[in-house]
Amino acid sequence: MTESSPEPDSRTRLARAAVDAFGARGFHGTTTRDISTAAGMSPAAMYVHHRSKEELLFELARVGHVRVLELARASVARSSDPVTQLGDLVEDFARDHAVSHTGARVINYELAALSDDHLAQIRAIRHDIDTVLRDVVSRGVASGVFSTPDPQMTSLAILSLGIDVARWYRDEGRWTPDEVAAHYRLLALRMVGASHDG
Amino acid sequence: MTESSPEPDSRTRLARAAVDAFGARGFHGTTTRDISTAAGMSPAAMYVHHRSKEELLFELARVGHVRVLELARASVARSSDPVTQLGDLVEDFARDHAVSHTGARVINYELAALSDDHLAQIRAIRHDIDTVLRDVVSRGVASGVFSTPDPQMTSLAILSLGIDVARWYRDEGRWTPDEVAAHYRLLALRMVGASHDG
DNA sequence: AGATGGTAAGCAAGCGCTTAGTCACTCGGC
DNA sequence: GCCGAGTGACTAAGCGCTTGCTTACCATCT
Repeated sequence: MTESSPEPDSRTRLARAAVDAFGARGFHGTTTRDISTAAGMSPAAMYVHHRSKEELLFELARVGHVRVLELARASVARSSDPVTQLGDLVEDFARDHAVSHTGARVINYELAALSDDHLAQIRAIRHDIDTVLRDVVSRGVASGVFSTPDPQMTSLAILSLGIDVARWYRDEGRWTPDEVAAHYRLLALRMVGASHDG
Repeated sequence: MTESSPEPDSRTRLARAAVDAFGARGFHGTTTRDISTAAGMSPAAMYVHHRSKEELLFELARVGHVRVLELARASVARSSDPVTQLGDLVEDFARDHAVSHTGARVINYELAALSDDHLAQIRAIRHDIDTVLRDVVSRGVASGVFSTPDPQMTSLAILSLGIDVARWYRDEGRWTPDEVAAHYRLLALRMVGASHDG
């Protein structure tokens, strides 16, 4: 848990302001002035730390995606049973997308604003995240504990379900992140036709 | 099936150009010149048919949402068995979001650009769509053919899954809309713990 | 004659980003 | 211990361009 009450440094304040602004109004709906003034600085301050508005978005997307990839790998590493692995992965993934819904919204729905080169780098990380999940599903199918006519599409659907939490989840909403996470674990296990719950 | 080769009228060309542009670059990333020139007209032409760029988006969102609501009602009306109803609804919903993925992307991910008043009108239609699905799930649970610890969250998840098809589906992709639809039918029925497939 | 659907030209505001400079701080040489 | 050169973070001002939208006008159809 990182402390948050003592005023963080400028780079951090800029990053947080950018996430909030991009999340609320989108990349193109956000001005560089929005970001810098929300961070308590002048319009030019952003350019001390980032070469352009697009590079700031890229930095947020890169860090955010790496974080999710590591989260996914850690979830899977805690067990060697596909049922537990899938359950843990989906639970952690869904919880994270509920807790960090604004950040997740930005890095999932603003990617079209990235340059071709930057987008390619992000897609590479996303591919790795896909692979973590797909491998778990494949191993479950191979060992007979999962049953699905199309493991690839089922994997995609499970990932899709988790990502979309970032779109609909609200802090003042009906469910806590843990409640969403627990239910999504069950849903994912049903989707793969798991014989028993993990 | 509407014909598309004979040049459609200006309003239609504007609407199509707007969907394409909003879908590709987002509302704020699209200029009024993008739209009107893509429709083969001068920059001012948009204002003959729409009061502002925001009202054009609202019109697209309104028509698109009404279309989906009617699609959902029609799917459910074809049967009185909850298993068949849910299967048909999810199948039609997923297929539609794959076929019309650009339009669906616009009306699901650009809503933040609407005025408060217009957003409220769209939310009302979305609420009706939610209700159609939730009623089917509730009736299935009540009659014992479905089994889920939280019918409301399960309904939301099924809807979420269908909407997110618009985000990831590509025309040049691995699956046809019908393949996605068929698989999503199965996934949804598993998610509600349906005793038998419909 | 009036309504309808369109254009050419352009305005005021806002945009991303740059420039030139200020300020607080660090650090090696004497 | 003190000093001047260098460094990194930041701002005031504003440039050149693009934005959404308006105005004045025109052509066609009823």
